[in-house]
Amino acid sequence: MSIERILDPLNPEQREAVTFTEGPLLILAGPGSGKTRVITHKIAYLLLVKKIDPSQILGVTFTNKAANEMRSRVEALIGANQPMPWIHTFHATCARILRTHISALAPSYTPSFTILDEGDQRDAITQAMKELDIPSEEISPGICASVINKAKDELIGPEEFREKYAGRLDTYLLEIVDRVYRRYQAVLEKSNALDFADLLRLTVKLLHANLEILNDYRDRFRYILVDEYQDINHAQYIFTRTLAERSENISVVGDEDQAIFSWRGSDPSYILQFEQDFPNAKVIELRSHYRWPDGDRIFKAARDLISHNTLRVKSKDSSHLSGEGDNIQIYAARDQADEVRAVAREICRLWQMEGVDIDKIAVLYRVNTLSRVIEESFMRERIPYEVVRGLGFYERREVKDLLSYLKFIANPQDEISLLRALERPKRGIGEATMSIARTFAAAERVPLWEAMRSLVGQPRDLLKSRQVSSLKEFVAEMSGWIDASNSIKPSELAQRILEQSGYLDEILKNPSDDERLGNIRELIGQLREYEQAENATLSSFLEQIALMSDVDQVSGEDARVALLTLHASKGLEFDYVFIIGLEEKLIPHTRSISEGMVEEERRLLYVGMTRARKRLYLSFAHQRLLYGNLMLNNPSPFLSELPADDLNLVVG
DNA sequence: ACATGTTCCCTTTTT
DNA sequence: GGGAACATGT
Repeated sequence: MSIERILDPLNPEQREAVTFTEGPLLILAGPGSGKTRVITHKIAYLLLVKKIDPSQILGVTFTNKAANEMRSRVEALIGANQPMPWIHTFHATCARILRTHISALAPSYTPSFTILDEGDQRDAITQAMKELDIPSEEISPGICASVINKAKDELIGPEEFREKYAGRLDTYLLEIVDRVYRRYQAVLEKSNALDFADLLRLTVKLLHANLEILNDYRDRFRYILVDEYQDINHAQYIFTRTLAERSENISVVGDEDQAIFSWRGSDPSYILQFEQDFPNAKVIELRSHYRWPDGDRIFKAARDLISHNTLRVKSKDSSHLSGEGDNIQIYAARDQADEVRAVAREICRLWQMEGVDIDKIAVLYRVNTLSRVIEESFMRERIPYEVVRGLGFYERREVKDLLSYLKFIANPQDEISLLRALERPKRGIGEATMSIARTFAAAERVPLWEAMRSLVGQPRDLLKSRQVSSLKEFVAEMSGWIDASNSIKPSELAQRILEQSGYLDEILKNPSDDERLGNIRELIGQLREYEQAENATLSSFLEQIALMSDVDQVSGEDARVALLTLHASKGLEFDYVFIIGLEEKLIPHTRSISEGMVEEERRLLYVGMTRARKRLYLSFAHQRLLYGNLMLNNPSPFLSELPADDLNLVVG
């Protein structure tokens, strides 16, 4: 492993970015410019050439997929079995920090805290609202959740929410959310649980409240590298800036033109202000684009489109682009059936006549519903496809059910998981019983689980005998599993839970549930696999699951056309890309126009277009059946922002 | 407690 | 058009 191996494959700008190690660095990396290569080679350079200790390097990404890829590419450069730096997602990084220090922040938390996903959070907020007697017709748990998450992403805690949000919300909503936020946070605390946003918020709080810990981490992470910097939100920004403030050895990589998540709290202005945050920052623009070796016409056209945006670092120089390559195909369809037919026909042609590998083809769309028509048509035409979906394995009901048992066993304060486990299979414990248990828990100031144990331990006339016996059975069962968890493997525990609880029987009874059975088998298989690793514990498995989304799962064993949203396409590339539904109201989406996010919609199309290596097909339909009504739509205004010379228009 | 009918809404979704 | 979240009846 030599210096040559690290530096030779790099072009001059990349090399400059890799060897500039001392001081703040902003790397502007357009599509296909080799940004991952720069980060990974830089980490290898720090380790092998600068002899930096791995523990002093922190690499941060947004997705597990990106973190895994980065880790394996660094490993390939420095050799396997070498000590590795921390390379994690923001959330996993914070989870690791909190696992060691959370007690210093709040004594009510323990290192075995649970991480709530979106669904758990919803359940918890719904529970909090019920406790407060807030009618869900007036304000939905979903609204509350989004406001609370937004506040948390801005590092605004429940105690200051009201003050900080005054004027930003309707006063009625402000008052309601204020109460829900406080109550929800109380639910989290007593459940020893954190939601995604809390992982960041509380880590920042910890670092700011505790100078000693902060200084430890500042000394420790002397080199910080952040990927996709255009997508950070306020909490993530403060987190990285806080850690980097002393050493200033922070390298961030990003492309403001690909910021497409501001509706989720990401704020692209942080990448624009990097040079103000770090006045002696060096800026390197990666200008070579390796995605288009045979002609960059697609990229050039996409550049023309994005040049209509005003919120950018600077207008980028396109003079080095040749503009060669295939023209962009535009298909003006009469209706969606026509559009889909044209797409299917062309894919068949590429596949069968030109011998194109079918997994080099993707169909992109703005809204998920558009996948339906495509799927129907591909099924008819026998084109193998795969919908790259957001809704995933870990959100399936049966998977969440089984996990809730395991989560509760790992953290018996976790009320949310307890209540979920209690639900299924049905065991005759309903609303009536549980509301008594809850009242009792509140009165005795003990966790719900303790209250339940106590209620069946000695008779108290609070419950009818039938209620006591069902509750007793559940408590006995669960206690048995908690005991067993110390002596048997997690996978065996899961198996035992499924059998003893009757969950398995319930699923076996229902013949339409064999897909669920498969999912449960899959989960147990994952547990078994996980147990092979050293120091594998139930808690560490659960943490990994909590921070893992489905998209991270390996997909594509056989070759298929990929069907995915424009958002999901970020970071991927295909030889042939079809973008369908390029109509007014769809892109830019009506909702975005009203919220003044048209520039982000343009970036979204830019991201989609730049996924295509060889040929790009854009299409729109004059009429489309959407949500049950017929829409007559004009082509997307973005189409007229593309250079006419690079387009081939076909009218259907 | 649960099955069945009914209404409602509907972007995107890294963790 | 369709899924999911509610409401109602047994």
